Amino acid sequence: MTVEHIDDKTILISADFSLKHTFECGQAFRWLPHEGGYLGAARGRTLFLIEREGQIEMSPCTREDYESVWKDYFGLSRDYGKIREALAFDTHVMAGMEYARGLRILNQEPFETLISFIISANNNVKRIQGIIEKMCIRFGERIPGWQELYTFPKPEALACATVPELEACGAGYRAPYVIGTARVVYDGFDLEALRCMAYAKAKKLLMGLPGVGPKVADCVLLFSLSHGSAFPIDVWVARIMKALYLNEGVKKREMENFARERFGEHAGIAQQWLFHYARGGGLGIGRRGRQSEPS
DNA sequence: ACCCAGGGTGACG
DNA sequence: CGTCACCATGGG
Repeated sequence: MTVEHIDDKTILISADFSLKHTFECGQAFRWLPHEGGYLGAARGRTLFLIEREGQIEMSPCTREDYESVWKDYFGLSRDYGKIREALAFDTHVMAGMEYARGLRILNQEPFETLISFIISANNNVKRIQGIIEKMCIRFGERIPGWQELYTFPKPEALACATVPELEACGAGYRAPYVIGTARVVYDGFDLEALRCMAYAKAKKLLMGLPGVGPKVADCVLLFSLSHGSAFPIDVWVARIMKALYLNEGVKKREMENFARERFGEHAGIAQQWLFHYARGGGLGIGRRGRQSEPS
């Protein structure tokens, strides 16, 4: 991987990094298409990324922004070649990897990820994005700059919010969960401490929060707390497990065990490759309902 | 009108 | 422990 310093506000990098797959695989909800690239905000800063001739241009981004924030946020020091080798024995995962080449697991902010995936329960991506955007405008802070972008609300802001206010953002019946979890975090629940904890213990602690079950906990651990062995099981992954690896009547508990034994410390990225590929139409696994099979 | 969406909760056995 | 109706909202 190479890093070039174009000027004091532009960085050009060459890496195994696909913006489309990274931002549209469902791990994050606040990086949106903009002028041929993607625009978003994290850790108190805005950033625009665009692919030019196989390289990624990032701006505004000083050398220090890159080294202290974005390099870590985009997981750019992680060696995906090594992960690929470790999972090469599985043809389905390899097919997903080929499809989603350049998909990188982000290191998002834990509180944002936690609230975002509480919102995601029994919901769809488009609506999740809208709800989160409204919450940021209402409870976040405007980030200085030309673009009108907001930070994700702090725990205090959501802890002090009311149910009607969050319902007005579209949160629906999840509003009390958001407030309840925000209060626990505001009262001192240390999300960052989960990073260094054993996976099982961290997951158990997360599941003690209102609105957080096994799937949401795994998403938070995988997308923001560096737990590469987390394996979120949603409706799609359950379909994949049943169709490709296990039998129809299998339960989630068995799926977890299977995934942990088969994919180990790389279960999370394997899950993303499979999930994203299946949603994109691969693996021969279609959506329910009527929109999948055009007659 | 019905089903689905990156599920979780509470009640009931 | 396991199962299951229900949950607010918008789009197909």
